[in-house]
Amino acid sequence: MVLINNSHLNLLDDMELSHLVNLIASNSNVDLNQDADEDQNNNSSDEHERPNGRKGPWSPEEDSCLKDFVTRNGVGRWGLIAGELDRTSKSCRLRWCNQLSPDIYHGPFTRKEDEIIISMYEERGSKWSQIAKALERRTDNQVKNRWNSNLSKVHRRSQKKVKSAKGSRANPIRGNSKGSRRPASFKSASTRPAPTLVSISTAGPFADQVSPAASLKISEARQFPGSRYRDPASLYLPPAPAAYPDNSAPFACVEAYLPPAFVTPAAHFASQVHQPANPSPSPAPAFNHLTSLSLFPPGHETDDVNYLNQFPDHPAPLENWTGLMEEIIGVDMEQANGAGRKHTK
DNA sequence: AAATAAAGCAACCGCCCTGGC
DNA sequence: GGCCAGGGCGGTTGCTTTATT
Repeated sequence: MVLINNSHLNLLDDMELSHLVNLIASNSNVDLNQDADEDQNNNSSDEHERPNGRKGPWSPEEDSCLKDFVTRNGVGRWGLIAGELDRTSKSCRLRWCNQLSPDIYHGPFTRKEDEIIISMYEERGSKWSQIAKALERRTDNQVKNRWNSNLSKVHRRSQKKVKSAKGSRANPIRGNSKGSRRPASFKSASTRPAPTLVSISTAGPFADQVSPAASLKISEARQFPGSRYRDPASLYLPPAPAAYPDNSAPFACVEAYLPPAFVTPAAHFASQVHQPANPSPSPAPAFNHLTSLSLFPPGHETDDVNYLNQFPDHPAPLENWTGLMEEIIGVDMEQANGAGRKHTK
């Protein structure tokens, strides 16, 4: 079906439209009149729009053609290009809006984006389009996939923890079934990434998601030389997130570079929800039970807004980071990096 | 190296709404 | 007011990739 109405003509040059329609008709051997007649007999505008519209992955040629169409004619009137490509107009629109549009960012989701998704999901539920609008250059489909493939599980676990504060202390480091894919933080030694900055709640509903070794040692530390925040009272933290339903969980925040093996996914999630999406310039709220500790590996560069606000000069990092970590955690770092790996062969 | 299963994500489905005719 | 195409949206499917045994 090729729809041409007056409003469209206002936007499209008559000559070009004429040329385009002729091109479509000649290229696809479509009888436009017959096509229109068929549509008149169909009630659904979806599947029956182009009964034989091709399905499946898009080829580079199709992408190129669709891009060219949008370049020439702008977004909309997908029925025109649908005929040429033997796709449904809906499929064309989806391909453009979700994949080909230059306004879409296809890179990995950042921690802040995850925060926003989690926060808004708790607030509004699965309103993916609304959530996507709160993010920059993300589509609802991206957000939805992000949630379904990653965040929902973490969120479910955290909710479970909230409900049963004295639940079992499952440790994902152990108990992997054959073939199960571990989180990226538990990759084999050869591909394991360098330790990453995490904030770990050592109290509150996520506390038991921190491995015992890390939790015990770090929560005992108060003012460690080289702490990112030498004055814990000045540390900005956002209000307790919705993950704490009663808003009452007293939590202490410890920030440190840890080997990934020490941090379970849920703990990492807990760290994410501690980070404010948009740090408020207003005075930091009081946290009576705050404990703070931060360490930096040599050469560390941070984009942490809270940190930069407090230390605009970006103090020199610690030199003996590994040694300090070993001292705090009480575990040999080489061993730590090998944690979670089983040598069965 | 093969088998396995989870993760990731593009694409589709179906329902609904809107605006033009 | 009814019909229709276009478009928005949330749910689901199925294929590919990847980590692990």
